[in-house]
Amino acid sequence: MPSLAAARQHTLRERNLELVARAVYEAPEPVSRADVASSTGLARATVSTLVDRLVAGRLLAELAPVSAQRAGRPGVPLVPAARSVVGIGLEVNVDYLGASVIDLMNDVVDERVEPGSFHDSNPAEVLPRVGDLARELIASAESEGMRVAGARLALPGLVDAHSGLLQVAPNLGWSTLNPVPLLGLSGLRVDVANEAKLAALAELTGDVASSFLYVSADVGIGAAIVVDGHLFLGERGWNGEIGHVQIDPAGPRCGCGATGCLEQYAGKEAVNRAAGLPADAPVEALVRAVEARSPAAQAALERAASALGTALADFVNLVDVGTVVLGGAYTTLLPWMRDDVEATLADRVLSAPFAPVRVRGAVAGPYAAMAGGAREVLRDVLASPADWV
Amino acid sequence: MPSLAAARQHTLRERNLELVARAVYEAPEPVSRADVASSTGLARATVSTLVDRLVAGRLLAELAPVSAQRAGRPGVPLVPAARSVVGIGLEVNVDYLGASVIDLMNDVVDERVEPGSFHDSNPAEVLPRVGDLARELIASAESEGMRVAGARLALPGLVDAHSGLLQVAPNLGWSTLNPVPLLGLSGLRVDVANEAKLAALAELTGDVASSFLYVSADVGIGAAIVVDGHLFLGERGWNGEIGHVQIDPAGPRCGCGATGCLEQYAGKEAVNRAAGLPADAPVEALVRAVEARSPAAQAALERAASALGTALADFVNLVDVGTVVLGGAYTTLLPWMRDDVEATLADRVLSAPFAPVRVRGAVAGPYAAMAGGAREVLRDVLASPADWV
DNA sequence: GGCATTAGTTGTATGGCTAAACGATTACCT
DNA sequence: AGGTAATCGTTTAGCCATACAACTAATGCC
Repeated sequence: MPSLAAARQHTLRERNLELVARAVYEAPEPVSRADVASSTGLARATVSTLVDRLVAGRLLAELAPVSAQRAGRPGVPLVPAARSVVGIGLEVNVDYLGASVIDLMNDVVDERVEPGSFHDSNPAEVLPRVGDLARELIASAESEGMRVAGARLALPGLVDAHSGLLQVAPNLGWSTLNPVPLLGLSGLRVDVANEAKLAALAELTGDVASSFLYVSADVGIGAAIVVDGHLFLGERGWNGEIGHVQIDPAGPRCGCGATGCLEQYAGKEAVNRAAGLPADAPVEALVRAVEARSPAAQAALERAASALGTALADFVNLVDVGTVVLGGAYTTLLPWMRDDVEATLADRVLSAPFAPVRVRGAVAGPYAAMAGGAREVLRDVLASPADWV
Repeated sequence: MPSLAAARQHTLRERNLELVARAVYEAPEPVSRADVASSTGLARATVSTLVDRLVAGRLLAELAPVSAQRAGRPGVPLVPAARSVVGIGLEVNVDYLGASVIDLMNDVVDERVEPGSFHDSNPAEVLPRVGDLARELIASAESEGMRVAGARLALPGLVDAHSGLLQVAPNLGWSTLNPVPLLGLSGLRVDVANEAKLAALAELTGDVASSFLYVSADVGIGAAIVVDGHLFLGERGWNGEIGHVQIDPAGPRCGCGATGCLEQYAGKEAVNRAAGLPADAPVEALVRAVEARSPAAQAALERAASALGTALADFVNLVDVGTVVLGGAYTTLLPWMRDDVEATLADRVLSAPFAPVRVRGAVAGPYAAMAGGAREVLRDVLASPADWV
């Protein structure tokens, strides 16, 4: 059922407002009202009234008319409004927490990150710190006249997509809690989501494929499915748990209770240990070891890459998305893993003979989940601009 | 982007027509115009005009008013129109081909199945036979005044969801072809889809969960992902290839070229062989063997169930759908496999401790793919009833 | 038979879109 | 410099689908 609500006159308005807003936001260059009319199929008069409303609500801005190189009155260039409506991305991860403010032009308006060690931490202490950070950023943004549309909190664990409850976050040592009230951000809509899913959304920029599997190694291994620019969340948002795909029934026991999970082959700690490094060594140490041609490090990466390739092949066979984006530690390690991963994919993916799986590294920066979260808030604004005019 | 088209006045009409049609179709009992008005939120006057149009277009029918047990004028009961608009389901499988005609009340109006052996067959000979069957059924339906909305062809192979091209159907020995022209059904819209996906849609009846993984064993093992009543097709519709998930890296070589695929543990032929039966023995033979407490048969089913459990656990961990529907041969074998499958799922699914995976057998009959295909055609009619009034 | 109640229809008002005409601003040509 | 064609944005009249309210129709109850 596409939508359960009855359509009335103002439904047309809302929909066409969205259409016009999208036409401006998705255009690579500033466009005029006339451009919008021809690209949307709406009458010029209609576009004018809609644009006027969006400009009055500060979702769009007009630039000074600049003469085109042709006859006729020049159009007024329309662009997304800067520093008007902003989204907030929040994150607690194992080694940092932070908050980020992003505006409709996708600029980072403000960002605050605090390093720390939140392994086996207390949510009742940690989440209020994130809330404090957010309150500061909100106060600063509002003092400059910006409107805060909402916030997304990224957590490394199983988050219920509908209720926003955290079921379990093994690496934080958290379980069964409602994180939102602990933030202490009353009056602001805060949604919660898995960290890898929001990080995946940050990969949705410009000209790259809009369908991909995002797989990121951090302490755990997380994944997300993006099809046509939309996250696929399954029934409850608990999908993408590729870290616990079985690689070998005779494999080592995993912290989850099962045996032979991918995490025991291609997780950060497992690779470090196999390479003869301390379990919590940074990726750079592993890179130095493999660049120094350490046989243990090379073997560890080879084992990790072939296991990752197997799990990715299962993933692609099961959900059919032809591009894999590797994030987190994998981005750094990609040069030494790519060949083995691609070879395994070519072997095991049923559709590979006529449609080889593309593998590429992530392009979003270190705090991708915060950026992706904030941007998802703004996607919601764009989806119903009528609420903001 | 929810939809790229500009919304006009007649868009309201179309949408509300759909809304009203759905309200009647999804109601368990006949409803009156007034009922529809209150359930949709539309004004009674609006509902009246819309219903009149749907009745005139024979998408709805009026029953004789029957006095309710209360004061007031009795409403006119509205029901889906029988034998008015019909959808056609077509199928070629390894051991039969057929066609089925279903009407808006989900009744099978007509059905024709021809057994045969289409292993390594010639599509240029087989598909015209399906086309002939379809033409007969269409002629018969149209002679009784029914309108044919379209057809769906189910094939056991990788079908591109957008172009309708068949990439490969290993068990038919077909590859890289466009099946639609070979049917010879000009003037009729025919879409092609994977057999398991259409069979899954046939499980979408009444009160059962509207989100499930459908996994069916026939000669191959096929699967489909249904979330909120909608098929999830991935990027190109090539998903659900659970038969080639890796169970054991040291496992036997598979026809696909890889090693240790699920099909080598839980496919019909592999189980038969492990049970000491001929590879093409029917399921009933296996049932008899296990009921006679044949140790080989029991061991074969135990091995199959635990392998299937592992693959299903990967599936659930990756896509998060909490119900598994087992079809094809698995439906028959479920009593002897259920315990092992459920135990493995409980072990390996990350969310199982707080949300156990439900496993149940398929309820649709033997020709589920044809039924599901025909019903999908009618779902499209229901989604845009404006085209039919 | 009158009254209350509910179903469906008719007539008027409202809101949003379109089409066509109009004013504004530019390039180009003579 | 002035006229012409072209293009942008606005104004005006008209159409269309829905809402609302009043009306007719059909039933149960007293």
